Amino acid sequence: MSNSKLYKGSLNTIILKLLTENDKMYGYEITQKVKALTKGELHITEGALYPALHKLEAEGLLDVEIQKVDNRLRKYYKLTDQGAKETVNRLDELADYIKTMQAFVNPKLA
Amino acid sequence: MSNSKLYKGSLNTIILKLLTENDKMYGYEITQKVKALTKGELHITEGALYPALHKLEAEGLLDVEIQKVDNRLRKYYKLTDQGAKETVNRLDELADYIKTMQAFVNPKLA
DNA sequence: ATATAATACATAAGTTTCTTATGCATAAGA
DNA sequence: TCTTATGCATAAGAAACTTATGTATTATAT
Repeated sequence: MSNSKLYKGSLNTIILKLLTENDKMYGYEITQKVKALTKGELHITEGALYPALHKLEAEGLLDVEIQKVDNRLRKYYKLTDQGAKETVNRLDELADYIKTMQAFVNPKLA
Repeated sequence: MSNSKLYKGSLNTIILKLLTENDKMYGYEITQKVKALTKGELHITEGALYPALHKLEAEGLLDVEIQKVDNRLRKYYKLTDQGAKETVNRLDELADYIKTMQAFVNPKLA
């Protein structure tokens, strides 16, 4: 999803976080949003995104709703109740990770 | 290397960073140091660590020196010149990642 | 004395998560 | 009319782990 290996593991959290802010989004929209929000730093590939969305749905964290716009399919995803709860946990974990690594790299500021 | 998937990809950078501060370290010492520095948050498994060290050595970023202490083997690793240079890059990448994710999770503070 | 934990290395099988390479289809722009 | 953008999908392979072993010495606890 990017040139750096560091993003490995954070895709699910990124998706969930976006869906707390946007109610419903479709796959392509997510890729564009992430690119915009990170100023091009983070590029989500389709090969990573779509399987991730399917998995989150299978886990009961997302619901799907198919719409046809301009004769093109869109699969809108939104958080389930469980998904909303789980997102809180994932964001906490991410915050912890960032804090830990921040302190590790820059101990003086801790 | 931890309960969170987020650490995936950061092990090499962690090793390199430690070796900029300690001149030479052996595997077991690294696991203990990381545990201490992160207050138990990050636990490096041996199954991840030793192959990582071997790979960094194969890439020419680390040099090895074997010593026998108390009748036990220790393989001391230290940064090569190339390793020292590469560490700077890896730490920059890590800093970028942290910055990007920080901004993503907490846009208000950006 | 003796079992367990700590120290110290190593590898192999399996899992997760991604990249890269495809494939299909419609719409817009050069 | 060719390429790019939009929109979905999957399959093969790579990378980075976890989990489970294995060997060996030393220290600690019972």
